[in-house]
Amino acid sequence: MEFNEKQIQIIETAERLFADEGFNGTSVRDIADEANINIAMISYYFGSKEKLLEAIFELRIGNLKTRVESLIKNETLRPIEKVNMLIDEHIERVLEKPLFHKVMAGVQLTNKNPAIIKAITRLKISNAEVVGELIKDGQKKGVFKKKVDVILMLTTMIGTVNNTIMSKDYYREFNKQVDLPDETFNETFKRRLSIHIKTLFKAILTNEA
Amino acid sequence: MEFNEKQIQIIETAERLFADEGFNGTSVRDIADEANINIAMISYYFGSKEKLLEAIFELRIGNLKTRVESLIKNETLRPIEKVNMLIDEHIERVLEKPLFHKVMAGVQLTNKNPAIIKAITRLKISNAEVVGELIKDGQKKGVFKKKVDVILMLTTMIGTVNNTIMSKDYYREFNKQVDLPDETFNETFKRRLSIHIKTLFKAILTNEA
DNA sequence: AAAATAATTAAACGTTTGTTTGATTTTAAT
DNA sequence: ATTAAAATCAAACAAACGTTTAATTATTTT
Repeated sequence: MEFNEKQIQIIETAERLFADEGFNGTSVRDIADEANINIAMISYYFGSKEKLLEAIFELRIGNLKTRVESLIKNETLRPIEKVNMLIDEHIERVLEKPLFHKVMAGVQLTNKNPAIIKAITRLKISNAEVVGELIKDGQKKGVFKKKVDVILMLTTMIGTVNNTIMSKDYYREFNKQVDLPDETFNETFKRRLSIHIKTLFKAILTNEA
Repeated sequence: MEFNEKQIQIIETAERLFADEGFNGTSVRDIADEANINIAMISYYFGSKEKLLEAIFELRIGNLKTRVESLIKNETLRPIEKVNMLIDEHIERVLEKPLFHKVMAGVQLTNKNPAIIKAITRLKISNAEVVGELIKDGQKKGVFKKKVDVILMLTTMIGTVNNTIMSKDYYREFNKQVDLPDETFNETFKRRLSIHIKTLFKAILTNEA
């Protein structure tokens, strides 16, 4: 489905409010007020508040570039390099759209909407498969350990990055970087997070020190 | 504050519903129905729905045994052993009270209640301090690396374990262990998770392979 | 046994909720 | 310029919300 300008404006407003206040903590009036539209427009364009949530996922998950697939098939890269790029790709995704990932985190806790659950599950399975193949390849080439728990590995990657959405400001304060410009801090933080997870994955995957 | 039987019954019912449906997704009537009490009892005992949520945190966080503190001070244990026990302590905590930790995860995303934010922040700071001391000790003794990012390390531990609450069943299915008895699977899972995080931490902390 | 306190109840309170209605305005197609 | 379609609006809808009331029943204290 394609969304027009007004629809995207509503979706982005809803996304921000759902992220900050939760789905059930946000009323359609809140959304209408913040987006400067009449309340009836939400039903008019999306049918219901629930379907507006679905639209958010349609827009955001649909827009997830499948750079990953082509990355994996690249024959010139070593398996560990591919893993590292996968990590950066994931970090980039989450920090680029933190509001959406906050919504997704909230939805995963409580939401029962079949369409949304399906979309998230499909995303996870796809991730697990791609990474699984990648690891098998590394094992064949003898550079990865024989026993690797793919799910736990991804759980750590996703869990760590997700948790940073909540603890990023605390991290900044703890490391006394509140006086840095946002842009600078964000880049520093991203790099540290990237190195951190790559270190973890290296330990899981390889036999090197 | 001390809670009587009836209050605990209400708290545990609310905890379960808040975990499954979220705070704003649960009505006081839902709680009253599930707990087989009159709806007015919630205001009577707790004052409001919001304060009932606070009571959940009071009961659960208040009950968190401070085994950790005494563990840290134990002079006969090596730093890496202490770290490993800390990991198991955390896993035990979360898997023992998954409903509460699900509530806490949800609350951290959206809740603005000062009392609750305070309680969670205090818990996190306390954790960071204890682990920070432990690591300094290991560094003095020359068994830990000189540069360790404590916050990111804890983010990984908490993020990984938190994420398992949501992905545990998927993990079970993926590894074809649905036919195992719950008890058996839970123990197996707990052990794997423990080993997993210990491997990660070892890579962050030490120079060994 | 009487009095005082605590627990429980059904009913009602005023708000807020998501959604729909029907009229009106704006835009696009003929 | 006329018609058709799309967009916008204020108002209304019933249902659900958290909380309070005032009366009643149970328990405890005197």
